[in-house]
Amino acid sequence: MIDVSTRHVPYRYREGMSETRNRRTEEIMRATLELGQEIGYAKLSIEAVAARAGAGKHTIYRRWPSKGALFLDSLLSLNEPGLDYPDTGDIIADLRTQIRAAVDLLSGPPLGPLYQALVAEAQHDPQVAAALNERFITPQADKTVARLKKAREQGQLSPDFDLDLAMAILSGPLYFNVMITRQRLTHDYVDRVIDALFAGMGVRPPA
Amino acid sequence: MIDVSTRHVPYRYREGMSETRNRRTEEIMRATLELGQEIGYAKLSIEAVAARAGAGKHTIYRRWPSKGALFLDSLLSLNEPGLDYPDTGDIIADLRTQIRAAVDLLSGPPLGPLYQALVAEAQHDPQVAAALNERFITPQADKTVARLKKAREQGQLSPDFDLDLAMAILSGPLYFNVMITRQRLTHDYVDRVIDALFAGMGVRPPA
DNA sequence: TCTAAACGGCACGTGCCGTGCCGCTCAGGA
DNA sequence: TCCTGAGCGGCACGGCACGTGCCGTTTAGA
Repeated sequence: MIDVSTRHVPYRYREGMSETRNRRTEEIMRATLELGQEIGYAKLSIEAVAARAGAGKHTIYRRWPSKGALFLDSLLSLNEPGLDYPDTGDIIADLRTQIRAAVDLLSGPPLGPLYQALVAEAQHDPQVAAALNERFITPQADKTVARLKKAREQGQLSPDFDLDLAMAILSGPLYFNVMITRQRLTHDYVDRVIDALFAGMGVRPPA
Repeated sequence: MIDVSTRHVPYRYREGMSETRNRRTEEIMRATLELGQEIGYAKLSIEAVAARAGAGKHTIYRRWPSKGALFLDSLLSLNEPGLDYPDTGDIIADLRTQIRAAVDLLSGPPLGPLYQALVAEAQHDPQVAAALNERFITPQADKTVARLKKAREQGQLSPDFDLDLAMAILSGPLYFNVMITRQRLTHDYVDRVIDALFAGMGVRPPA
C-alpha cells in the first residue's frame, strides 16, 4: 500500500527515515549536482548518477519519479533557507540588496546554468513545474510582495501600488535577459530596473 | 566537400534546390508541427516525424542537425514575415496593438506550448539558442526598439529614455508569467505593464 | 535475535539515436 | 535519347538510457 499522502513530498522531507537512508539520499543528490556541473543537465542520466553514487537505480527511482524531480530536489537542497529580505526601512535599498543577491546566486556560476536547466525542464514536465513553483518561485515572490506591502503600509509607496505587477516587472526582465537574450546580468542593470519601476509606480521618498 | 558557408543556414533558405526537394522539406516541417501539437515537443522523435512524413530518416538528417533545429525551422516557417509594428503616431497605442498581438500569438493555442518548448530547448542547445535569437528574438526586439526610438525622436518620450531597458521591461514580465508563474496573459495585463513602464520613464503626452 | 524492508548488482525488453547499405527514382547534361 | 549521379525510402545495425524485474546481502527496528 503506497502512502498517497506523501507520494509527492520530496523524499528527504519525509519523517521516519533512518540515518543511513537519509545519508544515501544526500549522496545521490550530491552525485546529481556533481554530474550536472560536469556534463550539464541535458546529458545527465539516472544510470550515471547511480554509478557515481554507488547506488542501484531502484534506490533512486524509489525516491524520485523522474530525472527532473531528482534534479529539482538536489538544486533546492543547496538553498534551504531561501533568500531572505533585509528590512532597513528603505524599500529601494532593500530591494537592491535582495535582488542583487538573487541575481548573483541564480545567474552566475556555479548554480546559474543548473537553475536555467531546471526552469527549462519545467516547461516539459508539469510535475517539475508545479514543484518548482510551490517550493521556490512562489515563496520567493511572496517575500518580495510582503516587503513591498509593508513599504506601502508605511507610506513609502502609493496606496494603489500594484504589488503583483511590481513583482513581475522586477523579476521578468532578469529572467528575460538570462533565458532569452542571454546577456550577463550586472548589479547596475538590477538598479536600473528598480529605478524604472519606482519612478513610474508612485514611490514617495521617505519624509 | 561540405559547403561550410551554408552549413548552418536553414535548409529551405538555400538556393539551387529542386522543386521536389523543396516540397519534401515542407512536408517534413508540416509533419513536425502536426506531431508537436499532438504529443508535445518532449515526446517528439525524429523517427516519428519521418514515419508521418513518409520519409527516410536520412532525408531529415541531411537537412537539420538536430531535433531542435528541425523544430525551430518548422515553427518559424509559420510566421515568416514576423510581427510588424503599426505606426499611428501614438507610441502607447502602437505598443498595445503590437504586444497584444505578440501575446496572442506566442502564449495562446495553438502556437503557445510549441513556442515555450522551443525556448526551453534553447536552454539546452546553444545552436538552437543562437538561431532563435538571430532569426526571431533579435529581429522582433529590434522592431520594438526602432518604434520606441522614433517616438523618442518625435518628442513623445524623454531624451534620456533607455530603449533597451524599456524593451526588457515590456517583454520580461510576459515571458516571466508564461514560463515561470504560468499565469494566463490577458490584454489587460499587457496594458498594465505598458502603463507602469511609461508612467515611470518620462512619457510626454503628445501636444 | 529475528524479520522485513531496503539495498547493490545484474539482466531484460523497449524506444530512439545516428549511421551504414541497398536498390529505385528522377532530373539534368552529354 | 540515354547516362549518370544525387537524392530518396526502406531496412538493419550497434549503442545508450529508460524503467522494471529478480537475486542474494545488508541493515534497521521490533
